[in-house]
Amino acid sequence: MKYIEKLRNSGLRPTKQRLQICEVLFDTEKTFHFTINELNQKIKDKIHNKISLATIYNTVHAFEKKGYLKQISVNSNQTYFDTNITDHHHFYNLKDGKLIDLENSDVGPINIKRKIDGKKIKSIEVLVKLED
Amino acid sequence: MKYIEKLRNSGLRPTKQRLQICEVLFDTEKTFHFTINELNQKIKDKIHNKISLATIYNTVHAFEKKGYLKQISVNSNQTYFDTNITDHHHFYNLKDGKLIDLENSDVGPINIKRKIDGKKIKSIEVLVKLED
DNA sequence: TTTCAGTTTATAATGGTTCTAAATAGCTGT
DNA sequence: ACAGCTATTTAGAACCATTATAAACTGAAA
Repeated sequence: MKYIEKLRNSGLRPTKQRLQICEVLFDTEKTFHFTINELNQKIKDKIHNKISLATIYNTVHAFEKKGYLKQISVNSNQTYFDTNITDHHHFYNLKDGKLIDLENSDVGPINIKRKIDGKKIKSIEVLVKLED
Repeated sequence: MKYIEKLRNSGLRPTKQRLQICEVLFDTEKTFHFTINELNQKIKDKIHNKISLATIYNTVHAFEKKGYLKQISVNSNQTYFDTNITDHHHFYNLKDGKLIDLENSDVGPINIKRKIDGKKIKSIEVLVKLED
């Protein structure tokens, strides 16, 4: 399996569950956005044994910490994640709660002119809310 | 009271609770950010009768709908609101969960080059996450 | 194979937010 | 001022995403 190395290199044991979640998350042509519930559903559809919700939470957080996933700042009752870990931004369709990637070239460079003493910028996230 | 008109004009009855919440939110020199819990605490400190949590939720949502408050897109277990309703962005201090206003002049114009058919841009929010 | 820390799991607990239904309070017309 | 009506408030229950728990299991190393 191609994900065994990736996991080992991150200090994560390549368990059956993690490998299956890797398949669902990363064996895709395109990157995508998801909530935990949507991922749970996707896992049920693609894999034939069930993975506990707690494991899905644990794994997603572990992957996020390792940089294999990004969390997206949106106000919603659910947390959104992105398998696209490149630097980019999002449209957020208020009507259906769906996210759309905005390439960096679609936004242009963001120049933060103000500094906060003793603090580093970890990330800059632009969210463009869409309505009808 | 100076908020009676404001409320009436928005189709909101100027109840005692709403007027008191107006005082806490808008009788300040500077605008500020808050979560519902923080607002609840502030109300307890400034006002001597208690307002039910449900009323605080209702009122904050009503004010947001009328444009007297803005909701800020941050990933947190709690929802953040802002009494500064001008167009501006935020630093988000990951360590303590505090927000800091970024004036528009601190960021420069954001130019979204891509369009989505049939959709209008409702808002553009930039969140700059800070770490040590 | 034995051992042990890392992992998974079902389930309970947590906590922010929303719902409910009854009591109360503004508002309008008389 | 009063009656009548609807909006609003309220306490408490319900909801639901997420996290904690503690026992069972598993991968990896000796």
